[in-house]
Amino acid sequence: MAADPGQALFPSRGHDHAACVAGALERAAGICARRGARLTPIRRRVLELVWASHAPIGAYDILARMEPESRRSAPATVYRALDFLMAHGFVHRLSSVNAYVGCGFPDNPHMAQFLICKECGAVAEMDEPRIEQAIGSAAAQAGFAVESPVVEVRGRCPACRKEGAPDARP
Amino acid sequence: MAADPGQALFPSRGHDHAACVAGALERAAGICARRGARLTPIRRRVLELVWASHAPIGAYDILARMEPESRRSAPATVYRALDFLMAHGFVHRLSSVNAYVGCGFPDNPHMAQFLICKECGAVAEMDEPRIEQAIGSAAAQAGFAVESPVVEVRGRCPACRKEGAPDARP
DNA sequence: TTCATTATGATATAATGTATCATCTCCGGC
DNA sequence: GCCGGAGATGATACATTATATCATAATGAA
Repeated sequence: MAADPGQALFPSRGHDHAACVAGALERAAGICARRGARLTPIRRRVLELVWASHAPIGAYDILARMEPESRRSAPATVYRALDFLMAHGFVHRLSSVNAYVGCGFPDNPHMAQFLICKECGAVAEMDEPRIEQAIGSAAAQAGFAVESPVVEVRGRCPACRKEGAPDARP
Repeated sequence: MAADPGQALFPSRGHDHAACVAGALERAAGICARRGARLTPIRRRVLELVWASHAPIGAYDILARMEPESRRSAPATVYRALDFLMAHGFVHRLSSVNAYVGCGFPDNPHMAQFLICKECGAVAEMDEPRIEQAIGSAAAQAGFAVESPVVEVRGRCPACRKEGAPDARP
């Protein structure tokens, strides 16, 4: 199931993130088992690193954290794993920041919208029918057939707004 | 003025594109004059190349088209010109394709949404209040302060839909 | 086991974007 | 006209992100 509209979207700062990561890995393993897909050690490790990062993480940052000594991986290794994980909906790519985030709702395919905090990097994933509808009807008026909408909203998350300076007034 | 909701968004295939380019250059020159900004030959040339391309054009493609013989420019030259043009609203960057398009409504600042044809590359720029509102209210519910929304919709434009295979059914 | 498929290793290279410092050009004030 | 400062460009180097290619290894099915 996708995110419910109106739910609390940003994780609280003090939450048990290790449990998030573990849960995501477990769900991914279950989904792969049902689909006959292979969650290999490399793919599992990349998924773990993506989830472990609070902010969106770049492919080369993932690479840098992958077992520095033993077998050093090449960029292609990471990109291949990311391709697999994206194909199965376990991670999303944020093209406005060239980085990747774990998907909180991998069970069915969906086209998410993202809120990205420019200060702490926190990301909230939404699945808002109203946004999709607004895009869909505007596109339809233009005679355009939507395939994959990219919605990535830069701004400040609740926690950073509480802590820091007031919001910019443009 | 920004795009009117509901207007014809994609340029017709047979339109006089040279006139589009000339018009865009003239408008930019006028705006720069009013603002005391300098539309130098390089900036003007980059703007012209962006407009002359039907599809979004990459920085290195611009570079490749810039007077091959005489003074060869460096990447930074192009990026600096693009920074200037973006700061003044003459071009937009499409981060989902790492490329740039001319802005049809440079007179006042706005946050546009884009429809990008995956086949011919045609881009339509919209300024749909309903999309902005949907994003704004979803963000507000999450306690998020919007600064710059990125909305880039990949799909098929009217002309390509008429010509080619039927739309994919996902 | 054998074979086909899939995944990974390894190397090279492409594509996109920045940093830095020197030089030049333009324009206002003298 | 000249000077001086700000902004613009030249030039070089480098950083970051992503892909291509071919060889090898692991997996799973007949």
